[in-house]
Amino acid sequence: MKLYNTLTKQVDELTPLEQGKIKLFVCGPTVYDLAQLGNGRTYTTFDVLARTLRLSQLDTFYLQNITDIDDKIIKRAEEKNIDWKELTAQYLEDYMADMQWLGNTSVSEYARATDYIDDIVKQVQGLIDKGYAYTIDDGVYFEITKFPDYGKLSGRHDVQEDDAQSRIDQSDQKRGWNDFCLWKFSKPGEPVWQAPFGAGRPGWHIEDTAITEHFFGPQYDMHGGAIDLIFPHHEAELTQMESLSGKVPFVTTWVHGGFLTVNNKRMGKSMGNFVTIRDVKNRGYDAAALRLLFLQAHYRSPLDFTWESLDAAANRLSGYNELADLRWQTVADEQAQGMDSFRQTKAELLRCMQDDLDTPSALAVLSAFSDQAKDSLVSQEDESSLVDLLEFVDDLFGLQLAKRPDISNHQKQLITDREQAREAKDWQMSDEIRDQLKKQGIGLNDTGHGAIWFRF
RNA sequence: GGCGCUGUGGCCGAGGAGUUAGGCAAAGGUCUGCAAAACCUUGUACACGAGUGCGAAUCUCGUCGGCGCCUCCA
Repeated sequence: MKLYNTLTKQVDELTPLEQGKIKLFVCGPTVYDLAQLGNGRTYTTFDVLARTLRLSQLDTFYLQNITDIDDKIIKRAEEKNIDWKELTAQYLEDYMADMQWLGNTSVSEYARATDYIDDIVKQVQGLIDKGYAYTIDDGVYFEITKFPDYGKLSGRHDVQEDDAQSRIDQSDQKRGWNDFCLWKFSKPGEPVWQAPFGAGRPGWHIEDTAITEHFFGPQYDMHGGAIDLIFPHHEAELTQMESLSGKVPFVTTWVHGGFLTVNNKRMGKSMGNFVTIRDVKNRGYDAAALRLLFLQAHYRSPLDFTWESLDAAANRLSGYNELADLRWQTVADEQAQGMDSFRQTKAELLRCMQDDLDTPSALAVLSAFSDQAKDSLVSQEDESSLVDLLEFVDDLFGLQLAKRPDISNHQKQLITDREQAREAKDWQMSDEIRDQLKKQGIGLNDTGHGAIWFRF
């Protein structure tokens, strides 16, 4: 398995810390609004990564955090005049429903920040004890200059004097302009947790290292997120954890996904121009079509979303659906032209995915197979091989091809009736039945082996 | 300004020193009652300039675009 590693800036062969096992952590959402398509793309990428690792015989624990306390949440709850816990509970439920709908089902454990306050407090205290953190009026901060390796992930080593706009966690008392907040003391009325260094709430970066240390210890294999998190978020995580544990590297492989744009512009929650996963669902699109759209681009490339591009993906999905429908209409062995490439196709799909998650090539392999199968049909003998392949594709991509049910007996009878009408050269009857089936979402292809149906 | 990504045929998009990526769209053909599907054929692309190579879209340098991050953001 090869993956591009942001830390080394090259494609590295993956070497698990513990043989046969992968500890994967991905930054989850801040639950203060509905998940948008950018979230959908990122989480689909890592869902497919986890699936690939597992199909590569790597025992993968996929951990994702849920940020359920931060400034945006407090602000949004005030705006809506509801309790922040009520807000996060609702959006967490919505997020889970959206992920379920999209087929992002490979997460082993979701960890809510507020369930790990003890771990967070322990880390902050540890950083204070070791002299990396200091306390000022509004919170506890990490002192960047104490960690010489700061910048090794993002490549930002020097503080730019003319970088006047940059003010991370602004405060006059900070020792360094880019020192980041570990713990923020609460103002009256704000959510608060007790801590030896002062009552307050976690800063942005500390929840992730606290959660990963809780589950994985101070070092683990893989950390994912979208590219916008490289700086400052992931740089800060690395800084915290390596300072605290003294163990290097904190994470072996850093994986970052490219951005999704809408009409070539960044979609952001704060820009008010975002398309949510729910918008796509409500327009009646198949979740698999959206997944396919995400997978058609390489995960590190930018992907531009338009409704037209989603239509094109839906069209491509229907091609795979036709392949899936063949399992219900295999032909007698002597009729089929024979397909012996099931195992080879599976191997090729996995090989593409193990090459830095090359989903475009993998889909090309699947399309080529699908075209061949639709041309030659599948023999009764090969039915189990086809089902096996469909299930493999589902395991890999989550497209739910193998779950498509058979058509009804009545519909099958109509197809038989039409075949008889065609034999009798009753073209009017034949075409009427074809139109009738079309209204039921069933298309027909007349082949040398008889009519083959597919659902569109 | 700093850090990083990127520029591919009508469109979308991988790849990455010599050998067809793929998809969509288009034209012609085979098959067919019609349709659909599938298949065959056709298009010879890599921003620009210079350099290093026997050879560069692929490496180097430069130029010009586009984008992201540097500020909450997947």
